[in-house]
Amino acid sequence: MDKRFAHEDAERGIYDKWESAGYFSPSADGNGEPFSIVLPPPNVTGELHMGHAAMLAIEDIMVRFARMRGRRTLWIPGTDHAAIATQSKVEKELYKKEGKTRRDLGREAFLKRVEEFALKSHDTIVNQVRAMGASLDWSREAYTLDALRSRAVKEAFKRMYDGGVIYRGSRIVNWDPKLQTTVSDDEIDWKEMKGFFYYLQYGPFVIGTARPETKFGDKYVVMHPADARYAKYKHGEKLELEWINGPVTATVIKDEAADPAFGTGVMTITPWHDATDFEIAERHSLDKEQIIDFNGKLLPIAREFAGFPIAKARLEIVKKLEKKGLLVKVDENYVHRVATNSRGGGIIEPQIMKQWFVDVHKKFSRDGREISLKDLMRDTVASGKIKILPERFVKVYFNWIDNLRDWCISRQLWYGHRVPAWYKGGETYVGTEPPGGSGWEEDQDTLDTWFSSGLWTFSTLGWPEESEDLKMYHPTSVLETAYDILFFWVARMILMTGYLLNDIPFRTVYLHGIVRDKEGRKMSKSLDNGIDPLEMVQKYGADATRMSLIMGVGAGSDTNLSEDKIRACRNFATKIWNAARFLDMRRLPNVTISDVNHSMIDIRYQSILASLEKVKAEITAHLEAYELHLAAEKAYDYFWNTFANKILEDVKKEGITPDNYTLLLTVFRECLKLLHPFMPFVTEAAYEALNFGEGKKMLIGEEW
RNA sequence: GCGCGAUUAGCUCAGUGGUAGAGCGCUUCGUUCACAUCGAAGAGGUCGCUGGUUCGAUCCCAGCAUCGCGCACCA
Repeated sequence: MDKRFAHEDAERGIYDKWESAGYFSPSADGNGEPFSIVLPPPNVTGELHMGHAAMLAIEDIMVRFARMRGRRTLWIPGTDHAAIATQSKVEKELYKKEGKTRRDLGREAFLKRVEEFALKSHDTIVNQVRAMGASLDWSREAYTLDALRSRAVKEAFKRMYDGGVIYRGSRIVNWDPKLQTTVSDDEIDWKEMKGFFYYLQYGPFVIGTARPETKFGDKYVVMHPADARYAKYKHGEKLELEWINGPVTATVIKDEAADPAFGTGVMTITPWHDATDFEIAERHSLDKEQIIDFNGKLLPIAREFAGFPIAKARLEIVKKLEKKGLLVKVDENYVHRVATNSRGGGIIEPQIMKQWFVDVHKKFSRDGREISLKDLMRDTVASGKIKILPERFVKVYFNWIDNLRDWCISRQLWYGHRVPAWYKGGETYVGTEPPGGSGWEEDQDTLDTWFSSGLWTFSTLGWPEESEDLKMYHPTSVLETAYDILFFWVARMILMTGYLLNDIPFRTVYLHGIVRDKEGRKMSKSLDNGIDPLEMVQKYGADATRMSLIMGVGAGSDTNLSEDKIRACRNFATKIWNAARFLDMRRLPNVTISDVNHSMIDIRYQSILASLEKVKAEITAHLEAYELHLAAEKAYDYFWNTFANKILEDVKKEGITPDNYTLLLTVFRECLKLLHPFMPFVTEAAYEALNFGEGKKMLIGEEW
């Protein structure tokens, strides 16, 4: 045996051996209680980062623990087409390298490019996942956009449409003029920006705005019904006044959305380009008019400013207002938040558009009650059917549900699941297959990528077929993911599964935090502070990389990772390896672990074995409670400080005898088991080196 | 505005109603004897602040401060 564990050469071989021996698949004849997890599918946009590595480490620990305890264990791998992320990445590259847009290529040719990219990306990712030692059942690998998942998506869409919880309607949506698509509320990043805030004379009122360029069509003036300053103006009252492009008739609207404490307490509204204004307009059945087109340019309503892009228009309009004496004052240090697309950073321009939505308010009948999707999502967690860890995220989840609006699911992207709808005249057809007859036109849009992700726990198991896998492994045992996709994904899975299967997707949600750099900053390309998991695996081994992401990190908390920490864990792997090496070098002939009973008469040995049992029980309890970091630390501490530094050193001092050698073998073998979920490679190698499996069994398949 | 988290050794972080823990770093000593990717010994902490509960609080409760995060608002 070499002085150190040659992880560079050994890991791949061990992984292949596990896989070919079938340990990653639940045994067909097993009768243990099922334990199943779906891998949160990484986006096929490039490579894995440390967050993925943490996810893989945590899930693999859960999976290996379950497997060793005899559960019928299934962990399903897959990748996500990540519609908007993948498409925009390919678009960016296309423009950079060839100066072309997706429209220059056309839908078909562009999609071919995206698919090539996605495939390459997929292969890279799969290799990286394997390098981390993740014991996934590759025979069941899925892709969110493959044939089986596409069938599930169409079926889900149709059932939800037939059930009335999916509708097509003209509502205000978040439009990204840069990527030319809608995005959902959850995909928006609010960025603080300093700008000008203008006070304008609007008849007898002074109104405030940061966006004068949207104000051309303003013909409603809104104030709070209880605002005494404006009591003399009655709801519905009409006023003639001079505005940007001449006289207009304004109508007074009393609505509680107007905050008396903000500015002058009076505002005009632009229902076409603001969500709150849209709601006010809906409440009072007001007219809505589009001011800005889908490329971010002013429409003919702006007269001489028509065709101006927003930034230019704003300056020109302010000049005109000033000339007309309508500009009262300007606050030059106004800080407000601007909605941007979290992909690509384009500034969102709300627009009223005909889109597909999931209706979260509409009641439907379920188990004799009338409930909405909101109720369903809330009740599922409130009733305790699904447990969220750490528990504090339950509040976050409820808070999100309380503020939830209808979910816009159609996207004007090309890469993704096509909306399964066809139109002819005023007729709409929704189905899993195109309608018969001629003259039907297919919907051009695709679905939000989270729509297909929402089906993931059961689309991977064969739904809508009543497959054996579905019966056996659904609901899944645990859903393990990063807390920042609680809304995007976890909530949507609960929604989809609740509606379509009348079931829960998983029993427990375990949320992990963000892996940051050693100074606590997010790892990012622009800061160039990322630690590449693959580089660390090559340098220090997968075991060390995994362990560094577990130790000292409680559920849900962020962690600052440094290369020092990984190095420390590598030293621990070396320590394990050298203990094996010692036992191998001092091997006594004719002593096997089965002699253990004879040697255990010694009272010291009994107390050693008793304390080992105690540690085992503690580690088991920690793992059952999903306290992975405590389990890892306990195993680490016991191995290094008790086994290596005390028990083994004592044996060295007193000289090796058949009895104490047997004791060492016994304790060491137990340690390997306890450490295996965390550091699978070095423990497996040591197990083999000492022939603990007697040439038949691998550690991965041993009993806990 | 509503809510959440953090505050413990020089650094990164665990943890507990009863004498404070790990890794890294630091100091001193030690390698033929599994491992220097090691071992032994050690220095280093009013456990953010102020009250309260308690025989006893770093831990429980209340308030405050600082940092971070989520959600909502932003005319």
